[in-house]
Amino acid sequence: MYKPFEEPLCKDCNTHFKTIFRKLSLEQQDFISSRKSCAFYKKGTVIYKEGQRTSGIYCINQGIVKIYKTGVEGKEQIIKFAKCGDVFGYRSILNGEPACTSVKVNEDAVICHVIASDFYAMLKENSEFGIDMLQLACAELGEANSYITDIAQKSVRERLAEILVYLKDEFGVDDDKMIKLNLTREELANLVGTATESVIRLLSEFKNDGLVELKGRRIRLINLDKLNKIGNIY
Amino acid sequence: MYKPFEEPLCKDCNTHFKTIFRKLSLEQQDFISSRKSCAFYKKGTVIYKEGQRTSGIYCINQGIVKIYKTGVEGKEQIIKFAKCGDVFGYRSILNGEPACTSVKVNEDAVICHVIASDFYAMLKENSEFGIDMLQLACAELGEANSYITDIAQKSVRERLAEILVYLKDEFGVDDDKMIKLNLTREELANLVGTATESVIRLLSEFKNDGLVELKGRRIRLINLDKLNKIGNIY
DNA sequence: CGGTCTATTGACCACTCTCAAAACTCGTGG
DNA sequence: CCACGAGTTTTGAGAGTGGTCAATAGACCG
Repeated sequence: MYKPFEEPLCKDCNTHFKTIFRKLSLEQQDFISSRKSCAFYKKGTVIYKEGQRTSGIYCINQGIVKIYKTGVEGKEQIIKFAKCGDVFGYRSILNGEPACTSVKVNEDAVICHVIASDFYAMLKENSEFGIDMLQLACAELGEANSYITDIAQKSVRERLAEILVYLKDEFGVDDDKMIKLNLTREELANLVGTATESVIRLLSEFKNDGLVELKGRRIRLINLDKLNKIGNIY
Repeated sequence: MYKPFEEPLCKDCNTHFKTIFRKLSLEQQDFISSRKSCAFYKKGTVIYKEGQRTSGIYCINQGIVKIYKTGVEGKEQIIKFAKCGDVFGYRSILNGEPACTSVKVNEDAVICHVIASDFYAMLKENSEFGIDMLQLACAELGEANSYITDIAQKSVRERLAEILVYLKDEFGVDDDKMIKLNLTREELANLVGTATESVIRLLSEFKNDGLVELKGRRIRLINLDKLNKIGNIY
């Protein structure tokens, strides 16, 4: 069950992929590296649940996590999938509130944890870091607002097409041109904001129209132009 | 057309209602006050439109503005109504992108404008201010995520009930207990994310059930408990 | 007193949800 | 190595929410 891994250093992450800590001085990055804790998480592990108090922020070194809210009747609404280089959990730390989302590992992950006080210390010491965090929050806010508009105004068909294109851009494709994100039909439905059966029907419709190919959970986009058109992406 | 008004000082606003500038030193507040520009805006004025480049951030001294996105077929999706003490327009400044929302005056307003470079100067000088901005952005992000879940999972009926309660809390009531926010039925629909006719039908249903009273655009909530129950507010 | 904008009501129907059943996948243990 | 069972995917049928279109009524303004 245990799987050894290299404990990553913040400065190394910053050379491979830019993290939110990029504007910290090397000393500050070393400070974080020495104080943070890292852990390996197996797929399916819940990192924290909506309503819980959390103790710090998380930064993903490897793997993918699912960030979701639980709505009426326990149905989950997926807010986003976060991948290497992404941070999460900062919202509740900053506002001093319990977590407003749950986080579950979608693909085996190595995740670092910086306790709240160290995070705050960096924010106070280095205003550039604060500005970067602010930009990050604003970017997420912009996406959330677009999502609200989409979900309120577009049909399920349009949203599914849009999300497929988005997932391809966000997670890339493997050697077979398949989107590199393993989702159950139910999860895809919870991301789109619809019923599982609707996603299934629409996917097979897309397949019949030659827009996508399906191999189990793996999805390949064939006709990007058409999907963009269906999704009303401009 | 011209209506004279007192040019407000940031430090005065901060004694009457807390603004985002509360953590600035008095010198910094005076700096902002001396450099900012203020204007009176009549109801209906568009402050900026989605896609435009903006030059700074806005802080509302008086009045109410509508912040919205334009979706497919020009239908507007209202993101929020901002009132005295609220800032807006910071997202595009921080991310260096064109505005992702439009802003229109809903109730005659006095609004101050701080140019981007002054805003940035404050962010760099005073990390406490940056943290406050970050908390603000995170609070909006939390609301946006809840909204996504609601709109994806709740029925129009539930959302309307929820939003009526929210508007009452947010904008208060006048002497007649009427919610202090003047909305057309279409705007209410664009806030809930539905068709105008649906809002009209549901409102008159709520009226027949003794949950609300309607006088033109003015709405009074009679049975808050029942509305909370309908809206699944916990 | 028109004219324009907003609100209301009715009829219709399409999209999408729910429920139910069957087919399939995959890991585990006999 | 096969059989079983849990979880997932697929397909079908039926129903209901909520959207669109159209006509009418009311409000407001010059």
